[in-house]
Amino acid sequence: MGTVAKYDAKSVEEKWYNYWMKNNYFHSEVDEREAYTIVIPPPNVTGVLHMGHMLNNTIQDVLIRRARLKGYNACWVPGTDHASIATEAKVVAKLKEDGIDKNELTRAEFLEHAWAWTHKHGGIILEQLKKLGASCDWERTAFTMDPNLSASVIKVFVDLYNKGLIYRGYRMVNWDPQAKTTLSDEEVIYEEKQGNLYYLKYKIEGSEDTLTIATTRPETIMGDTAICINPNDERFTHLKGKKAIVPIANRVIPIIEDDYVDVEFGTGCLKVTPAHDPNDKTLGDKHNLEVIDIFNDDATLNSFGLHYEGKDRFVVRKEIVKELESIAVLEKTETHLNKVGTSERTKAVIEPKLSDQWFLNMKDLAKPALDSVLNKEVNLVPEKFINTYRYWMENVRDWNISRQLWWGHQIPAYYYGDGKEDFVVAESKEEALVLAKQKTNNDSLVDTDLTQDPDALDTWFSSWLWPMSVFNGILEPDNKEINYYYPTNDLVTAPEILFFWVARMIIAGYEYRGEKPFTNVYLTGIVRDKQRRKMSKSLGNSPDPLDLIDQYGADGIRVGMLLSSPAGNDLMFDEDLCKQGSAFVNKIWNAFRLINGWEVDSNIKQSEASAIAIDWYKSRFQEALIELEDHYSKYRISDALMTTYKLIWDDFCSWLLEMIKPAYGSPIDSTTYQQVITILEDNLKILHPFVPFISEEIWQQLSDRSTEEALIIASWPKQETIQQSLIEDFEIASDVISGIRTIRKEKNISFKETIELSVFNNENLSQSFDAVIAKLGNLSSLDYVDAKVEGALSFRVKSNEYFIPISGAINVEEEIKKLTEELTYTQGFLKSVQKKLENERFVNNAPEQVIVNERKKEADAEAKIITLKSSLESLRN
RNA sequence: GGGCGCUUAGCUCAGUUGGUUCAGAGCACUUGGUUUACACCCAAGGGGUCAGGGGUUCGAAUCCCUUAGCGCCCACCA
Repeated sequence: MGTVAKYDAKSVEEKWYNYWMKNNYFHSEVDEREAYTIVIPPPNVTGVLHMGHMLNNTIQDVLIRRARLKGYNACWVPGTDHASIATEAKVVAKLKEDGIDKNELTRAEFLEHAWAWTHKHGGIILEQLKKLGASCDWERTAFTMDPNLSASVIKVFVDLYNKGLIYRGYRMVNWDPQAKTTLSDEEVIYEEKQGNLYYLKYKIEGSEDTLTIATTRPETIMGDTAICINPNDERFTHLKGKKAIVPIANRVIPIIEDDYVDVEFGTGCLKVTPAHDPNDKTLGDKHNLEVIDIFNDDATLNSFGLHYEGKDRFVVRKEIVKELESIAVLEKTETHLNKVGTSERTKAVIEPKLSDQWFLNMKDLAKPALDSVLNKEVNLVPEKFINTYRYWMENVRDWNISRQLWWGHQIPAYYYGDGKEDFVVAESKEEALVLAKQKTNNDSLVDTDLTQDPDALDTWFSSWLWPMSVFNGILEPDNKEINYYYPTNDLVTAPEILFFWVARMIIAGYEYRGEKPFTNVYLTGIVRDKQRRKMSKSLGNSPDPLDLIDQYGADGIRVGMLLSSPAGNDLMFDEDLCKQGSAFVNKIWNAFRLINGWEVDSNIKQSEASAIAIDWYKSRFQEALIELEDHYSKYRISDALMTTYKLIWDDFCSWLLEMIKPAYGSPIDSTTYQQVITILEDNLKILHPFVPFISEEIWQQLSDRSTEEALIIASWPKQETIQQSLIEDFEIASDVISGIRTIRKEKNISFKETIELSVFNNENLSQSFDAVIAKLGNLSSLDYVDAKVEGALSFRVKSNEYFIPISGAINVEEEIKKLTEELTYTQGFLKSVQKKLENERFVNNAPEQVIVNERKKEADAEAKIITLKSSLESLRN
């Protein structure tokens, strides 16, 4: 009781977060309860919190807090990802700023810098999550390069190698010439770009004739090792078996035939450059062509580029076109729209490049992972992603897992010679040595004879183990934690990484535990701005989440983010949503202030109206619980929030509290007070997942609450069957509410300052609602009459009949008009229902329940028509 | 080029296996309110041929076909 200060989100949020931490409420240990587990999608270790994280982690926190309240042993494992290419790029850039060139460092020196960078910036993002209220089990914070997790990665690599699934291959890969590393297909983004199609004339050996090919990449002619024509193309029959001469290089190359060539495109002649085009590579392999790689690692030309050596490919393109033109090789140039692949990280145009890389054969591994989604062992939410998932898994390609980077898990392959097969794969150098000795039959090998493969593994090769490795389930597959927490329950992530990560986790789960890693995958949308642009740093349209928290409070942002974010749909973020969120928080706070300020008097008897109002709310609350259960079970978090929002704002604040509120300065009876406190407690429980801070604050301030020491670990309200007495009271209260609405409407239409309500109490029943009706209808007076009133609107509560006088001709006209409209509508409705019921086919085909409903509707409409007619009658008099 | 999905009030979205005259919610908007928790408030109200066209059905926002616009995924056409 007493005055309560204005709500100060900042201090409240800090206070309760510390309290929760101090009491270890976020921490989970194996016990006899059922586990509910979420592993966080690990953000980049040096990343900073952005709006996408906010959405994602708010959803996870809502799920985990609700699970905690529902009595599960809730465990949310946080952590970060080493993000090899992204982090290495940052470190390289930083070193460059300091005047250090990565190439001048040894691997060990570079890694030292990288670790320093990681320690400096690492985990900032996790601290930021705390501001949001994330109830992660921080004692379990993991990092993909922690010793155990790294060892897990290596163990899995060796295992897959021994199973024959990992192999080394000289293959065409996506090469990022800026980062000087390969990229997986998923890391390449294709963009349509306007380019040119150049028509070049090649001389035919031993003749003055030429043939013309079309190419988008004239700079690669130095790498040409054949010209290809379609064998069925009669235009070129004369070329069969001949040879052509590459311009500038003046190299003689064969003219080969393959029906791969599209006779419609370009000239029907194709230049074949196996080193720089995947299709050409295939052709080259088929026809045993020479491979001439004309690029250096940074995509400048090498010595095969002759006088262009050392120049970037795009510079060369411009220059060579001029040269070709000057020697009359360039026949013509056409504009041409083609797709150019760029690196997701560095934005550099990727080059197809042949090199030795490590691959994981995915075909068999993918099968159980595909099935699990198709037969709903793993649910994708929303389901629309199943189709894309299926397509991807059915057409899965081998995974290039090696990266030419230092930051990451170094591939555990050890070379003892220069031959292609002169290597062994082992978890340690010692083991490698043993294996190498066996393989070579050479006991004199020493560890300095072994060189470890310099490449690091693709980042996803560690994160695909995440749900297992955070519980050390790879190194110790039988430990009690992995057996208890795995499979986890929900995964909340972005659809962009469905294949990068989600699919691969499912694959790894089945391979290493024979079981799915999680049951439900909730896919969030992309956070966009009002103009539907993706929020990004470069556009500058992304607000700083911490500023937002500062301004609206974490609770406010959480509500704002969830107000409109159905699963799988993009979220159009607008700060107004946060305003709405903090307005809601303010509303909750003020409801508490009202209740908290009441003086309680145990000598007052509870009024019938209060008792009924309380019962009414209890029923509403039970209805809401059922609705919530349904929404949550379908992962409709926004809907669950909206149900809660309306229940609290409308039903609790606008109706219940207004109905039971004592007159100013008067005390409240203790029965009602206690009941309201109980109701408030239940309200706080369902509010808590969305607004953890203010709900805990109010919970802790309630001096007369139940014994649970903290809201965060309280128990979710029980779902009960609604008692008959409650139903009756619910109906009475509903009549009161609709009566009050009628009064308000009438007042509003007629702009009447005062209304004198007449009550015809024909059975002398309780007048206990009258005060409530008068108060909420804002009435000046209320008369008790002993006869029905003519020329008035009416409504009933139990047997009490209330009459709202209509004054003034205009209003009567309006009322008549309205009632007439309603009458017409109802009559039309009745007619349509009757028509339906007269229709034999309807009666025969429709399910019985539908027909029963229709009959009830018919009766209701008939009754309503009678009432309306009599009201009209009385108005006209 | 192939595949998937979307189009419902000014905005963001609900609408379950067709079945209340079904057209909803929140916000925004309009009007009226100095009621002693809250103007981050209270009350009332106006907004939509469910993208266009056709079909199936007793009945269609919901199922089928088609047109237009948008989005996503996959793919090597030089």
